[in-house]
Amino acid sequence: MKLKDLSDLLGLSQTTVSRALNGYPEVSEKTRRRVADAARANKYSPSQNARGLATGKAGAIGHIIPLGKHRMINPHFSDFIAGAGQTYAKLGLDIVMSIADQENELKTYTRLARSKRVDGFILQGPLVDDPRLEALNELDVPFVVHGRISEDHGADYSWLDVNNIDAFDRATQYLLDLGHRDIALLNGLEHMNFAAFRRAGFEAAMARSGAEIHAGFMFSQDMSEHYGYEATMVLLTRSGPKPTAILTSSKLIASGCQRAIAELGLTIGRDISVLTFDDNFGFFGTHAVVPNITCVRSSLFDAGVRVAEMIAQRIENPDQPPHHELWEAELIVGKSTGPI
Amino acid sequence: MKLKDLSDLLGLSQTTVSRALNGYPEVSEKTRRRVADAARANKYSPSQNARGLATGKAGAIGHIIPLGKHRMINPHFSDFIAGAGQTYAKLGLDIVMSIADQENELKTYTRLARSKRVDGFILQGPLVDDPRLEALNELDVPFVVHGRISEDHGADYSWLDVNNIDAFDRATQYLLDLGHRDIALLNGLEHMNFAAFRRAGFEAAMARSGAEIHAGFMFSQDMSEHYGYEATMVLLTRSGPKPTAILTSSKLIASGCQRAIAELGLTIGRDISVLTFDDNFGFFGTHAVVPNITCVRSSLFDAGVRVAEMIAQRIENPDQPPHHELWEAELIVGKSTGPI
DNA sequence: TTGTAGGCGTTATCAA
DNA sequence: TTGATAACGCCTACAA
Repeated sequence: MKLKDLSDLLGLSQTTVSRALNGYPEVSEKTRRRVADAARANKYSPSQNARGLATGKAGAIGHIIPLGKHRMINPHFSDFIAGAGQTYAKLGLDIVMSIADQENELKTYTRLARSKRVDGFILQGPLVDDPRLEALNELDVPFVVHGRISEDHGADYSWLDVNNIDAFDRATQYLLDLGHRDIALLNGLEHMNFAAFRRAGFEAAMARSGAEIHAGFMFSQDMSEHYGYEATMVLLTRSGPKPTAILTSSKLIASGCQRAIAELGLTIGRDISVLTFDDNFGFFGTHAVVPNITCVRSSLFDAGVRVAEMIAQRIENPDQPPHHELWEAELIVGKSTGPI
Repeated sequence: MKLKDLSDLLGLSQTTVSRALNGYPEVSEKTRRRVADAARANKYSPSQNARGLATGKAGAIGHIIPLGKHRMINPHFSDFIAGAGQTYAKLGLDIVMSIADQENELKTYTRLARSKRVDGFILQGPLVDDPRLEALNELDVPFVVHGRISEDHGADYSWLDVNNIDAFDRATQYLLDLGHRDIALLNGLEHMNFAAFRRAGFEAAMARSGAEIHAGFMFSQDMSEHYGYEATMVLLTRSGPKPTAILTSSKLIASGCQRAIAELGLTIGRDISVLTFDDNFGFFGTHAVVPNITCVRSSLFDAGVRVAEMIAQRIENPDQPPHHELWEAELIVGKSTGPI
């Protein structure tokens, strides 16, 4: 069923039917109703390709997901996508997702933009110095970054970020105030900007209070439960100085810490403190009223919601200057931290 | 840069340029090279909408992700999508992803199919009796199911599934052979077909050996770490009979079991056995050579790869009869199970 | 308030 | 081996 079929059926022109369906004001209410009913009854949906060709819009946002070396999608993306997707659904936009390995990543951005498969992009997981920034600027396509890029070479772009520096500064300060001096950091990969910023916040607080950062107390890896377990085991069983507190960048990591600590017969919050960044993942369950683990929290889902709104606005109004939004994380005290 | 610009530039017709770029045989090698070079130099990419309109193809596969009540995307989807996406990238297909709540799910299938935004669908997470099956059949669009649908009302459709019945039968039998009789099952939601099949496999093995299934030993929830922790706590601390072994449907759940068991001061594999289904998630890390937890394993990533190939074939050749593929899970013995 | 006609950028059919 | 021309299905000035 195409527009012509429908208009023939109704004895109207394609123009009128099109206008009625797209909510143009000049159509009489009676006609609009007739058209809407007929469209529904005949299961008419306008061809996306034809509409896109005529309007020059794709009605879709590109999310290009880099496939890591462990051929895995970072699970942190899931909640973010869920939030963004919920908003897209409301706005009548679709997600075009492409999984790209390192080699094809920039090519994929180029192809999707040039072929007008998408109207804009969300750039997820920006690096400290990210080649995608320049590529996107050159493509002259709207985009919003979830996070920031330190070495932005002067580029101005729209972003939404959590204040990771301050979040980890405060988290560290909280531990310091409890009397901890020997604090370990289980960070994400530090070529990612969020992780670099978190480290900076950690170091700033440590320096401010004159606490020394021990050699071998800082880790930087893909954030996983396994990583948290292994690093904690190393920290707590090797000879030499041991931390009295561990700061981690993800609940996945913290979950590994918990397992290691329990396995060693230690009690979390008493023998050793754990404080984590919490993305407020759905799949960890949000049932616990009093959170077990002390955390600095900012919701990835909510960030997804907001970023989706932002890209929609940029597409609607490409000449507006870039918009920046910095979210502060909440420090939520749980049972996993205590005085030394 | 559009086709006409490029052909003008080269002094050729649009037809010839189009043919050269799309690999038609009748173009001279010399012309083809000239065209290819010019296309690259001028950064030409054919408009997806125009091409789609002319060919009737979208070049995209739809993945509609239901947004659960905890507004989360099931993290098990991530690895599956990663596998599928890798294959799509090779085949020049894109993913069109939509996040839909219950209410809009069928509408979204309808819209994407009718508007020809996608050439086919992957149906993920099928239910025991799944309304989407009939909807997809009515839409007359190619699709492949990852999993199966028990109450298929006679419909024939393409699917790829793990033999969940046999996997859980063998897993249960393994525990029974070790002398366990009091076995608990922490299953996924049993209106999902995979979970229903897993329960059937569990019950079959138990019945065969005459072992009784205790009241309160079977759980069925969204698969999360938190669920595993809570259910294990209940099982091991309430009064009445306690299990000597726990069988779970996901490593996420098993990870919660581990945490609870450690917290209770028990030793896994000695005081209590844990056996889990393992989707071979990337984010748990695949580093461990000897897996810690005994499991029945089948890779979600690999399933994604294969399902993507299957949908591509169905689209290419819609009249071929449906294809079915049943994968057997591997039973891998780790350190989490032992004799009673 | 409705209709006519042209254009969006490709691919496909014929003809040369 | 190449080219002219007609779809593909919709939107939108312009006309009525």
